[in-house]
Amino acid sequence: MKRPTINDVARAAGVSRGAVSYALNGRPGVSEATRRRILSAAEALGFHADSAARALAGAPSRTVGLSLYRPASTLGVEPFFMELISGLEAELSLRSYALLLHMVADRGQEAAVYRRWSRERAVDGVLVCDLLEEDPRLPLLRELGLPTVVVGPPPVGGAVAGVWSDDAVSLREAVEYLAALGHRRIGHVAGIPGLAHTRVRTDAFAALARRLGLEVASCAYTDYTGPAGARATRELLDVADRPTALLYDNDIMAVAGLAAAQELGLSVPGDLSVVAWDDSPVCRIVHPALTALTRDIPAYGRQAARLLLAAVDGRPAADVAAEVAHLTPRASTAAPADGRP
Amino acid sequence: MKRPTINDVARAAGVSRGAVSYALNGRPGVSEATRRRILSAAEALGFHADSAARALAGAPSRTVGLSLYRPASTLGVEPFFMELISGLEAELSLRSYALLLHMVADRGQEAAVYRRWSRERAVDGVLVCDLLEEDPRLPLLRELGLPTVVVGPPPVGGAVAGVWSDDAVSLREAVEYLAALGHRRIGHVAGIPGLAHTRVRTDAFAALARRLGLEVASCAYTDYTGPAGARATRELLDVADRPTALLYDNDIMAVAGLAAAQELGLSVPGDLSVVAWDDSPVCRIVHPALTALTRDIPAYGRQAARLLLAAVDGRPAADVAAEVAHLTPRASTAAPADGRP
DNA sequence: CTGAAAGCGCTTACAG
DNA sequence: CTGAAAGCGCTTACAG
Repeated sequence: MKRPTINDVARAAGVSRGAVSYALNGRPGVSEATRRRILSAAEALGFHADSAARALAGAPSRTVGLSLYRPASTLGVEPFFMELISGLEAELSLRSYALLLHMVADRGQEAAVYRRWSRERAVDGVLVCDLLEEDPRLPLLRELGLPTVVVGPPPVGGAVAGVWSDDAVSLREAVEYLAALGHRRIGHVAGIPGLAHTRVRTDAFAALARRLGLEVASCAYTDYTGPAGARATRELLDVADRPTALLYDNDIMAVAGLAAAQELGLSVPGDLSVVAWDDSPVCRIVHPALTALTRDIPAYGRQAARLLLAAVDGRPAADVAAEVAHLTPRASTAAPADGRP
Repeated sequence: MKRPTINDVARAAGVSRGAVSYALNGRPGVSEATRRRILSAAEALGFHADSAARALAGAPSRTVGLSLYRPASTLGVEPFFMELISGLEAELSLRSYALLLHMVADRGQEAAVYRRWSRERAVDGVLVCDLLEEDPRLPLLRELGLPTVVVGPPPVGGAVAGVWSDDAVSLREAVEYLAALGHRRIGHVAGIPGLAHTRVRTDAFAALARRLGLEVASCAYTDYTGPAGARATRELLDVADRPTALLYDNDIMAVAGLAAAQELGLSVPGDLSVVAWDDSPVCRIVHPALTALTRDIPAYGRQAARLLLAAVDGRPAADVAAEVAHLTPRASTAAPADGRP
């Protein structure tokens, strides 16, 4: 009851091993009739090529790697990654690719992981998340020759392709919505400074605030955790001309901010409007339900997987614009109480 | 600038390839002095054995597999899995093991994944989560000869080892705490029926309710999502002698239940006490903050990884009792308003 | 304690 | 369009 090998298939189909390999890999070198005979023999035997042997002979490993840097404090905080991974998987499965996941506790380890993956030929390509401005991983991956796709805004140089949901557009939609309600003082509880997509959002916010002539356009950075979101909320509200609306860079901070505002005696949305970036079940559960920027994260993952597989195949991988997050108004936003235009 | 192979190391150390292999894998067959010389030569060259070649020659793949069945609706709902994975990774990294992750949309696919992993020798062992009573995966994995560890209550037969946090103990702690506060009518918003750990919890609840002589001990099943939690809440409360306390099998449902109760005009904890199973940032953020059963999920993952690696090494793998979840009282629980004993 | 040799199961030029 | 052969980089009995 041993696993069938390529020899068994060759014998069953009455051809050489080479022919079987060509047929199975969809390469030229066998006639259509022979190919069909070989495929059905393989099917009948339940043959699947040994991945180690395939890899050793120079074929791709059919595996892509995702290395995630997560400090203990933000672990499991955001549903984003589980949803992203599910999208990645859905697409990778279609092509019989596997996902090798690695979580590291500090950024230095990521370089070691990439080096090992490369040396051992464990993966054919790599997905990079949470890109830093001037991210050191990119030159390393380039040096290692590992096909790479960025999940998030691609670096300006264009050296590596990315799947990118244009956060500037989403930010404008949210802030213009608040402005249309009458808000003139708006705060932004941003994510981690130094991350490329944080930069995109804060830049877009600053530019739009100028264009709209907002009275107050304040910003506070966080580490995406609930406590940081609460702290930023208190900080932004503890001023003379406090904002009448706050935009949070994730759902967990928006919920924490909602609670913090209520503790300060502010009613939402009466005294303060709250918007969350990235919708999640939590946004719909709290009271008032949170107005949120919604997007299809699994779809985002599927696109990233497709782009990476294209890069792995050597096809030109151009940046892909994913669906832009759009605003889902709920009960946490309203016209400001002070009624100023 | 090619990667160094075992030949390069052998040449540098002045020994045969076989000696290098023995030295690197910590097997007998080389003297201590030679071993050291070989190791430093390998270190100097930056040599890491090619994983495909190693696997093809019969060595373990140094990879373990985790296949997760997640219906789209519960995707990313629970922080549990990200935390579990982080714990798994922490331990696997120490042993230079990788984690192959596969998410499937239906249960039938899981069998196919295990068969493929086995045929291709892609993994040395498998972690199984969300065990069903009479889970068909277990006999399959046994037939495939894949070392397996269950994350959760191990099956009664003892055919496969598990890492298990004794939920019956935690359930008793929570319910006895509620009873001590004076609650005599308690409801349990349980998870998915048919899951082994759901069964452990509902059985423990029924037994304890009998022992305590509770007036009401009702139970509703869910799929772990917020809407299901809200629905179960309304269902359990829509009776003459409604419960004065509800225990929820996850955090997201507890938050949804809190909101649903408030919509029904009930105050928490005045009219209804709420307890969440598995603590998370969300529990601390909402108002009132939720009393929760807390445990160290990454630690749970680390234990599971250690157990699986033991099984992979052929060491006897006995069930491991992980830390029991303990109650963290917060503002969502209090004595019942009706004051009945 | 060491070295030479076979073999793991594929892929891919290369010659027919 | 097909077949025989080399080779990918290791591991592991086996003989010294």
